[in-house]
Amino acid sequence: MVLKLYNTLTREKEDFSPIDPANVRMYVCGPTVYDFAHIGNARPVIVFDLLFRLLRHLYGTNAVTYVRNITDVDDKINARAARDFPGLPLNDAIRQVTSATEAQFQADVAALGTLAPTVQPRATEHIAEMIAIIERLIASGHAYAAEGHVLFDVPSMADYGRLSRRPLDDMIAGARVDVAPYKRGEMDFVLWKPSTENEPGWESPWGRGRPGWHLECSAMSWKHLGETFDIHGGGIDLVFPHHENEVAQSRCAFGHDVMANVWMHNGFLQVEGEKMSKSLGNFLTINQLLADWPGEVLRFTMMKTHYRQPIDWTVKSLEESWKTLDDWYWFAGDVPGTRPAKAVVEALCDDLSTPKAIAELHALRNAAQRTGGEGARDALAGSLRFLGFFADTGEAWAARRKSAVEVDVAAVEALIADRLAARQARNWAESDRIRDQLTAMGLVIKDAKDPATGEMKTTWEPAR
RNA sequence: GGCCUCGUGGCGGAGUGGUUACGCAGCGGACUGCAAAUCCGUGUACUCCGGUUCGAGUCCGGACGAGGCCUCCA
Repeated sequence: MVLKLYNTLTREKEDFSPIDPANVRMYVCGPTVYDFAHIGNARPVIVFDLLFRLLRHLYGTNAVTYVRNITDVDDKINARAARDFPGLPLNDAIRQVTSATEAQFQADVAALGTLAPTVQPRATEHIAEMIAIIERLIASGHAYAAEGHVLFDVPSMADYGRLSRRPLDDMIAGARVDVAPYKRGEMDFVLWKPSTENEPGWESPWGRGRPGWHLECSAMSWKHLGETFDIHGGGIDLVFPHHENEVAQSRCAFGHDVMANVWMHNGFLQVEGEKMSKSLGNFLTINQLLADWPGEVLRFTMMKTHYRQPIDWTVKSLEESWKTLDDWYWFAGDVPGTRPAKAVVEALCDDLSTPKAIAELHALRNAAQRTGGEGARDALAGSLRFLGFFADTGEAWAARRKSAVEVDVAAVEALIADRLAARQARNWAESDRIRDQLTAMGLVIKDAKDPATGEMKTTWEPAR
């Protein structure tokens, strides 16, 4: 089975061929830990989790190294620490912010059904590698020190701008940034900058300071994946400048034509047709959403749209997702399948076409219905587990809706018992009255005969 | 202003030049005391204007519309 991936570097879908099939290497830009992760942050997490699962399936569970970093040095973190912990020394305050935020992030993404990456390195634990890269860049003439800063000399790199397809001349012409006096070129960017007493800093050959904005990913990918590797992923907004500058740093430091062979970028997310922003009041954190929706519903909603397309995140879509998962759990939640259907894997091999994979799941569901065979049902369950679903039993899943509403369960059960008695007495007026009463409570009831005993049983759940 | 995506049925969302995507909703039927759930069946589309072609949702050009990046945002 051939895996095809769209490569931002070439703007084409290409056959994937790993440098070393025994160790497929992928790096994905992770969160900056200063605040709750929002649903937009969840998109690359889910997308590249799927790719991780697919690569493990194709090359072997232990043949894939997936690195997703934690950015724990950033001026936004410093600001948040000063705001939230004014009484603490800055370093302690920063530690409070980063450790609490990271713990929240890990809990959030675990609830989304993602596997833990192989390595989750922290920027602050790779300062030595960053300094080593800067020293290489200075030695090779691609960086220079000025006024306590070290800057990358953009014009020294002949094909700077290849990833984002931005010719240097155009960028300079359209530049809207203030040019700092210590910069030689307008587009030069910071590798190292000085820290004041009140800012976090590390000793370096250029004085006490902290790393620039793009250096950490070059350092961490180098440390954990080597000078070149297979796949680099992130949100499409990172193409420029973040990834472009990462490429520049890594390639010029190590002297390779490429940093990663394949660059993958997920599209953006809108909320109810509008850009998500705090000022519009439609800023959705993963954590908030998890209060109302199972993590698998969020995951499935994300998968309904191909990763490169923009996605419109709506309540309607979430409700539809929940309904679909209800059906699948009801239909196959407790069958033991663990292997994915070939058609589902093939769909993902087509540049991670999750919409096509979902269509295949529906096909399996329909085939199992029509033939009554256990094969398709097993394949449905196995495929869903492969894709990160069916972590619950069917019963536990069904209970989620009930726990989402506040009702007096004992009272509901009593009403249902009364209704059953009325029905057995063929007192339809009374049984309908009780049903209306339950409906008014926001509940729906379902009558079903136990196929074994023929006994009538009634179940309930919140109305959708 | 520069660069880059994208415009498919009521909604979501696939479609690599040539027979049905699929799902949800809707509608019809079965089942049910009536419902719900379930099962069976089913209609509706390719933004507009040109061009290439025997044939275009699919390729080319243009118009209009939407979104993104160029500001340490996934």
